Amino acid sequence: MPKDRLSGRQQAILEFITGFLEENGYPPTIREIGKACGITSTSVVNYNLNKLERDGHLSRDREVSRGLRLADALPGNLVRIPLVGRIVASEPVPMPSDPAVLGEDKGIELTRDIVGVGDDLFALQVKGDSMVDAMIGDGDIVIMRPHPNVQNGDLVAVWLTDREETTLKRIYMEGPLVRLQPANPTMQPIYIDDPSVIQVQGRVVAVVRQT
Amino acid sequence: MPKDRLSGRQQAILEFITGFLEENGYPPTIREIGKACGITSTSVVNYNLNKLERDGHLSRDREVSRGLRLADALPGNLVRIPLVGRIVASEPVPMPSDPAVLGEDKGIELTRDIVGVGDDLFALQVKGDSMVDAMIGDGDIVIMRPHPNVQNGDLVAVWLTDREETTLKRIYMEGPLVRLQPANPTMQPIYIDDPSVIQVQGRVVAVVRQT
DNA sequence: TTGTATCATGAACGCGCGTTCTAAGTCAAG
DNA sequence: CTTGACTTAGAACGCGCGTTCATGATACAA
Repeated sequence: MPKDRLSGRQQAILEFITGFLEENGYPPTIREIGKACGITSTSVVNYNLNKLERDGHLSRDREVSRGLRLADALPGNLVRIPLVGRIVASEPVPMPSDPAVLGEDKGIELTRDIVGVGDDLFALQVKGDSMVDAMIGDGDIVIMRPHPNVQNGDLVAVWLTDREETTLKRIYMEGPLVRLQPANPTMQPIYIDDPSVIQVQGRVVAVVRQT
Repeated sequence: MPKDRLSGRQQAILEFITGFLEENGYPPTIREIGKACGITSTSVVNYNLNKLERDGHLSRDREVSRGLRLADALPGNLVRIPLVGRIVASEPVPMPSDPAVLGEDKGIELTRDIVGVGDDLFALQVKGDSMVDAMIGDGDIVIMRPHPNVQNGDLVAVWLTDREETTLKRIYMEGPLVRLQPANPTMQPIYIDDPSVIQVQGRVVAVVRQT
């Protein structure tokens, strides 16, 4: 039974583990599980745990006390993203390598299903209303990833060397020229005929706004 | 030393516990800590753990194997917010009580420092570009909280009964009339002279956009 | 009936692991 | 120097806890 067609006893065990983990911060022992689920024998609990592991609901470390973890709520589901600075229209994007743009270890935590894989993420807080055409306002936090190679349609932060301006746009390579498309569909794109004036600083992975 | 004036050994222990917890999903034993930090004696580890507990960096359960948890990363820091439906301009906001607007248990997880306290949160995915004036676009997820009493300046979802339209605006009670202020500062506010035509559906706590 | 697979029980084995005790080294105050 | 608080060592005690074994109880197919 690879799916959730599990016995009532196994379901009770799973629920108990979940609650125990949330309450105590560490997994229960076999005997604690048995006591909570009305099972007198440790081998029965062990048997059901192996069953649950085989079905992919949890994973176990042999010979280790409390050596089990749930399949969901995997470690690393939560990512701490450093808030490395502010982003304004009149300056290039500060990069995480910059010396201590924000001294303290400010940061924001998001789950992997929002930002995807990778550990080179960094966050910037938007200063000013210069990016309303990207539907990004003052105080918004943009999560970015350094982007070696850009793909068509990516929402990227670009530094326009000729205008001395940072902007967030979707980028499209269209033959000899580059189209920068605002996220706001009511606004007009910018066409660049000299690709050397644009520097892609990173790709926008997500935007978070607290109100 | 109530603050972070802790010895190098204690700092090493804390860091190891953090990493171990992230990697394995359960806390390390005293002996595992000692081995990783170059401490041969279990009593020394025990001594330092008690120290760290006294200073509030972690908490321990006596006589329990792996019975420790870090002070931060407390349980409940993460909130699972149900995604109960979509929000469009032409309909009132669906409420979490509505019968199964989204059958599956879709949801989004955020940390408490983003959404604040309270467990009555729900999430809606924006459909269409009707809320660009609130700097919210197609596909954005708005986190909302049912809002019994509205305060001036709150960003709220309102249903305008006369226009049959849902909109997200900041709300200000100004004597006899109500001002609905778009988040985009370049746009003009709406003034309502008859408060009965507006129904506040909830307060916007946060907005998340994945790109 | 006789298989095999699934699930439950209780007991025993043995290392895992927190605890505690004794001892000693370091360092600043008296 | 001595004193005492802080820190580190090493070893031993004893229950905690995962593992394994022997034994049945159902249930379904041959």
